[in-house]
Amino acid sequence: MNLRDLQYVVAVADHAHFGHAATACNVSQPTLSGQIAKLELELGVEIFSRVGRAVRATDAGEQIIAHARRALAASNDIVDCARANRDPLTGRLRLGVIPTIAPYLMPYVLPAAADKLPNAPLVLVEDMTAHIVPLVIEGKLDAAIIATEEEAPELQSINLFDEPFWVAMPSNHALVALKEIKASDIDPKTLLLLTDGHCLRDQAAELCNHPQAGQGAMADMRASSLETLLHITAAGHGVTLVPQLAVECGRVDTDRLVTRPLAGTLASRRVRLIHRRRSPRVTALIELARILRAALPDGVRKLQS
Amino acid sequence: MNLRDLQYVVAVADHAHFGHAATACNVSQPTLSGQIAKLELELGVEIFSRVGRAVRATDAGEQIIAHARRALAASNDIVDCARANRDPLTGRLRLGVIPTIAPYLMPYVLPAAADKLPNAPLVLVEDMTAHIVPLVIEGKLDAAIIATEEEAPELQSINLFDEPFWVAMPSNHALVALKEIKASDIDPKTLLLLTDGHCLRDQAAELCNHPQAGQGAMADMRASSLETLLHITAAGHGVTLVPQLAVECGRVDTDRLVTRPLAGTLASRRVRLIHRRRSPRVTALIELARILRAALPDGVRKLQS
DNA sequence: GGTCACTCATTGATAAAGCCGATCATAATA
DNA sequence: TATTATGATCGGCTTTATCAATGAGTGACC
Repeated sequence: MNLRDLQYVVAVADHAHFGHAATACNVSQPTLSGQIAKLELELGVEIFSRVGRAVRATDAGEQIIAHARRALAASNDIVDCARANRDPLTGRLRLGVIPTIAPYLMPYVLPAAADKLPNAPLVLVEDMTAHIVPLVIEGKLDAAIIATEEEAPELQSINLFDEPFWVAMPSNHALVALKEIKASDIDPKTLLLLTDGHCLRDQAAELCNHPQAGQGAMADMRASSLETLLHITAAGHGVTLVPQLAVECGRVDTDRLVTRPLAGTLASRRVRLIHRRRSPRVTALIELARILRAALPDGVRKLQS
Repeated sequence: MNLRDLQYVVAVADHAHFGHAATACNVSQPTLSGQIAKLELELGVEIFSRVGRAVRATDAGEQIIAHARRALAASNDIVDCARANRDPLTGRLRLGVIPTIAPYLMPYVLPAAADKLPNAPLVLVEDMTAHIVPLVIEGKLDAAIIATEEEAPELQSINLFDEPFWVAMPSNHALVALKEIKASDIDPKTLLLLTDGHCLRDQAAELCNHPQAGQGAMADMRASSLETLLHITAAGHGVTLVPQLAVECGRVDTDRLVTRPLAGTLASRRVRLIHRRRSPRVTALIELARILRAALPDGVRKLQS
């Protein structure tokens, strides 16, 4: 067995196609086929069932592929380790960020990071928590910025800041009269939410304590981005909850849209930088967290660690 | 990089000696030296510092070695996976057992396992929890039977049974008159304990709610095995706590030694079979747990899972 | 139903690598 | 200073991975 063989196996698993996998591995298809056949012979187990044109992993194959990914991740860690030891702050950092934070936070962070970590260019991946977290666990991302708790045992988190929620509503809304709004003031029927999968959707629905929140008359309005959600709100279709950074840094049209703080100590979410417990890049990530906090606008409740 | 190279690295780390490591890997010393030099060149980092005659891992080396172990463990898992898929109940099971359980439980388990799992011979390692658990995590043992909770994230546990504690004392002891003994009845000064490191020592000390338990007049009597502890007790030097299996299955001299149940629902310890969460041998281990419960003597509180 | 496109397996030649035995260099030891 | 232990270096041998070309099986389509 060989790390290269395992790479081939994982590539075939990912592409479900020997030829494409071979291309991805920069080898010829016969080479890849041969090595996989050799490995299957060595293990005495068929990893892929080539039935007709389709390539599918067998049951044993699925398990083997999972372990192969672990082995490759560990070997990648060795390479990262080596580079990190030559210079801890050198080498790109692949960072996942959720969509309700990225557009508002990154404009601050990217220039600061480019300045303070010139040899560690940030590679950004914007996607929802459920998509990003597995990539971190697999080692395909070095870290991620998310707004939910993550109790996966292989992960560790660095607290960044607490982000209060604001209520956004059209300027002619009745609640505009209040200085501060309680969750109970909001009519769940008029609460506008993001599409499924965004943690902000769940957080807003839970804060307003209503499982059917967002199921009202406006349920057919589907916003998959916070900006769109705010446009819908500004158009007078209801109210919504916005995290602070989006209020401070977003391009909210203050003529048509009014924001008011949401009352209560629980009316905020904790934003964290998560990474694998044994990531070789911890040093750089801790530095990144420091830079990130420093780059935050004033009025954000920054956290220690 | 290569799995074989990683094997060489780990071997050198383990032996702190190139020649011995080479022998352990069944290669010549020049081969091993060459491969390690090649790897260090490839990574651009010195893994071992050869200062004079001593071989020591550098800081970077320590990290690299840890990741190398992970990679090798994963590749071993692939081999195990393959065999387990050819036949889940075939292949030796390496089992760690703590010393206060092994001598009493194994006489029941070994014949039953040999009967029901004829193709999965048990390889036993008897040692204390702190020594066994890391071996399970590293994959050097397939599972372990322990009597404490283990919250290491990479481990999973299968409940086996609850084992009540009994009080053992010389037959002329005052407490013999009682049918059941409360922990508070026991004078901590006369409580005899096993040597450090045995979980039974901690459990007994905690049950009797006395941090200095075992520090009394008899503190210079050191028993590193339960049998010895019982002999000391029988000789009239004090009282001690014994787990049920040792009472039922041990060779307690009932003329000189009397046992009474310890009162209270908390006066028992939970015995578990722990294994790595993704152990390829789960199927066989679940079967082993089943066999194990079935082999237990009556009167033991067997658990479901 | 025959042809075509696609896909994985096979073959034989070539280049790379891993390996060994012998030998060398160096440092601790007597 | 001589000796021993230990890791590094060297030249030749063997194994292995690799490629291009080709073969063989399968599904799609006219």
